[in-house]
Amino acid sequence: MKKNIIDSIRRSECAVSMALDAVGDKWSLLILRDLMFSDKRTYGELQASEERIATNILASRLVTLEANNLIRKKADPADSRRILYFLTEKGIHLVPVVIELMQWMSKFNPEASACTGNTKAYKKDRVGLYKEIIADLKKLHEVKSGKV
Amino acid sequence: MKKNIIDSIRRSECAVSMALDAVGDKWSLLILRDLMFSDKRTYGELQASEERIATNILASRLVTLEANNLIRKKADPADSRRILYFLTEKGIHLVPVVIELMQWMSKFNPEASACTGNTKAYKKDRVGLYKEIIADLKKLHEVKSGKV
DNA sequence: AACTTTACTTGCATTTTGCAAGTGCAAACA
DNA sequence: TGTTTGCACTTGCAAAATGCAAGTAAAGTT
Repeated sequence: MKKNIIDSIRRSECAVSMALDAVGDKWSLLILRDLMFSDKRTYGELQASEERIATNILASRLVTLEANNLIRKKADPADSRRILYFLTEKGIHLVPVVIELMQWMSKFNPEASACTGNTKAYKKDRVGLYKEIIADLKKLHEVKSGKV
Repeated sequence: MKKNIIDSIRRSECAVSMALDAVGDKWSLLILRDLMFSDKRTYGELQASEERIATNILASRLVTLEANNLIRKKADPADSRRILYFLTEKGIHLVPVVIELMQWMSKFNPEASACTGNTKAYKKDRVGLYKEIIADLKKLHEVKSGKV
């Protein structure tokens, strides 16, 4: 298998550095964003995202995201060709990171669009919003992926 | 000049994607982490960080971080060989992203060390902590870099 | 004047990313 | 039942990013 950042040796014990060893590449957080804030679940749907990830890169990222326990695969019971991807709890808890990235860019570049759905509640209660989204995702992903 | 992710074409208008176009590479957020949470200010100090960034990569990242208005350079008045790097307001406002990455890794990997100093207040008031750190950094960086 | 310190640059090897075409298998269709 | 379509990848090769080691230029020190 090809090596990539996620297979790479740990650069340090620093939590920030370790986090970036896992998701600090060009594509991982965009895949996770789609699983968090859109209803994309299959390889084809993820590949069709606006940013047009190359198919081999998507395949490679899905492997390493699963190896790092951020996502989980499940064959679609209705069509065994299809494989559905779900977030794990560890993946779900990256919601605050993705939201903060989004908020940051929105603050400094008005052209940026909020691709994460409703964020009206954000200014009032940022942490409350995190928790709400995380709770919703836990139901959706942990239940449907058969974990619970 | 070498091209890198930061010079790359915008992948989409999505705020998350645009944020990652700016800081979604292997090193940028680690450089910003050092400027946020350590007193490293010079090229040599940044290069000496635990993760041991290659000198050409560091040079390249500093150029693009400055081009993207995340950092600012200033010659050291006491020694004109030395160049001091400071965060801009835009750079300072990535504090929440870095903290959330750190908190995430700490939650899921107990080996990870908090490289951002005191985070005791975190659990009580996450947003309050952000604001406090941002306010401190504004004084330190915007004043010392001569902006204010 | 010679030496050191500091911030880089340069050349080349390795790794990662990107593109286009192809493969294998299950489902749908004729 | 045989063929075609849809879906999830794989493969081969080109381009770009990263990594390593050595070198350079300018300012400060002795």
